[in-house]
Amino acid sequence: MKRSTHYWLMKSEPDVFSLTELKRMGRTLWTGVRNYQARNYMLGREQTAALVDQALSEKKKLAPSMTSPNPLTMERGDRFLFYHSNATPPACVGTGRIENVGVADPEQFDKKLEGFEPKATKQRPMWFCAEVSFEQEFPKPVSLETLRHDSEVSSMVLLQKGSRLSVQPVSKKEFDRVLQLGRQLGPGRSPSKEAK
DNA sequence: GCCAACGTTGGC
DNA sequence: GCCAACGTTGGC
Repeated sequence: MKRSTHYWLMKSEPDVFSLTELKRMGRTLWTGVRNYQARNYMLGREQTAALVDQALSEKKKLAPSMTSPNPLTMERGDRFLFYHSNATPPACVGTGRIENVGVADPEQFDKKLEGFEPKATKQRPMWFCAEVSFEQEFPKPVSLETLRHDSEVSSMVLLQKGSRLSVQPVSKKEFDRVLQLGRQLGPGRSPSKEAK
């Protein structure tokens, strides 16, 4: 049976990696995530199963969310909201598609990079990422403040107090609502101001 | 296994 | 720059 599409929100600081860059590149690895919960969402089913097997054989502990019968994790074809954090204003600026999951993050092997992880080896990577592609840029970015005032998306993980996960699940309803907000052109926006 | 200290995230 | 909230580390 085919799994249905899942929806996500992925944060990036535009100074580091922006939607504009993804648009230009078309496709890229979402590297640099160094939080286990966020990583686990990017593992995909196969890599999740592999890590669970590994932990079992070594009698190591794992997050309960990984060993559940059906762990929530990305698959190819899922879609995500691209969120600019530490931006002015912080906002959802467009969408992308998940192209691949459970890819070892190459930055963990490079001493010169910030994402370097001395404990990781090629045989046993610690950090994994998804490969993503550009889908669309919103005509009107949906700011954090707009989301805070929209009753239809009040359950978003992004809006919960203390939440700072950089990769997080979003319901279809929330995803669709953000698209609706992002695609409508604001009032008084003349074509002459549209230029980029 | 506890928990204090420290580091990071990210809005404001 | 400030700081609340969270995650990780490491001594014990």
